[in-house]
Amino acid sequence: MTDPKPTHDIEAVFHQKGIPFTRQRRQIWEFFAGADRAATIAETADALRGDGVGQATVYRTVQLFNDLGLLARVQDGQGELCYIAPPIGHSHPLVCGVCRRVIRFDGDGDLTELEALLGAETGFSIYGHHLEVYGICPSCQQTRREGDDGE
Amino acid sequence: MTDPKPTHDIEAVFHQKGIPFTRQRRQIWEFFAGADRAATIAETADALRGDGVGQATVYRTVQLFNDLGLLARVQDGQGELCYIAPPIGHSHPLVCGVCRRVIRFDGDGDLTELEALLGAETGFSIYGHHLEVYGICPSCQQTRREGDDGE
DNA sequence: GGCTCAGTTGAGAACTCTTCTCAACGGTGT
DNA sequence: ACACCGTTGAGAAGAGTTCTCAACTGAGCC
Repeated sequence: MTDPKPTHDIEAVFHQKGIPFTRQRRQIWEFFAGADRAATIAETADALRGDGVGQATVYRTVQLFNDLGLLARVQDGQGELCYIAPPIGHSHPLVCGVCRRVIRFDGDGDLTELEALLGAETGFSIYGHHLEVYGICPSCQQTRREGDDGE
Repeated sequence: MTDPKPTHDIEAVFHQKGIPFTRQRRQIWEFFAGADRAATIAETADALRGDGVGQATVYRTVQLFNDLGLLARVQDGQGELCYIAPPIGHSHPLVCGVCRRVIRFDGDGDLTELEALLGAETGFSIYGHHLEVYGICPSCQQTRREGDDGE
């Protein structure tokens, strides 16, 4: 449960790699870093259209961020692909199936053991894993209960 | 590390639900059940085109199987969406990032504990999770080593 | 300040993937 | 044999994503 990298850190990452950190890239980054829930590419493009950020740029930039490990892909409750700005280091998302709010947790302790076991049993050379946990966040549980009362 | 349901079991599932198990559905099921690696929808449609199975039918049927819990979605090494026929019960895929061979394992013991902990810490009502492990299978490791020798 | 150059951007075209439509088919019960 | 109802295939339609290209931007250099 850590915060995403602040913008100046990202800027340093770009600088270090010699990649320009343009106005559009900053806006897209700030959109993700400021959100507490996962967003689709379409939502991102919609949100930034007014700021003069083109759709193609959103696609290109999200892919760039993803390649650089600055965004992580998750699936929401409907199986739609969304993106979230991950924190420094390695963590896994706990996604609300209703509002897509995301909380990150560190669950790697258990998984390194599992990976070692799997590698030994199967002969696979393990290089990574992907874990997402789905639930309903407290606020959506509340809303749902209120909805039940009314019906 | 279990086998997918044999075809006659699937047929029983369909019968029980009153859904026809047509020739096309059988062919699509046999394609997945007979494969030891994850396949994309496009690959499935290509493989069955000669057998007179239309593209729309492949899409409809894969979605149907998925809804019935007979297929599971996984991402391959390139992040492409593939499907595999899962075994009876709950398991997770170990996917080869090169050839997409899939081995299934049961890793839920650890995760129920993690889920309970997460639920208590965050107030989320947890309803599921998704775990995939990625590696290189022994045969692809071998191929890769041979390739290295030559270059 | 003005120039050059390489990389980025926006708009729209192009392409790909997925879903929809509809007439024909198939199998089940009568 | 017949009617009924869900499924199917072909192609159209729609949605999502990538490509193309001219214009723009900013960094380095004069």
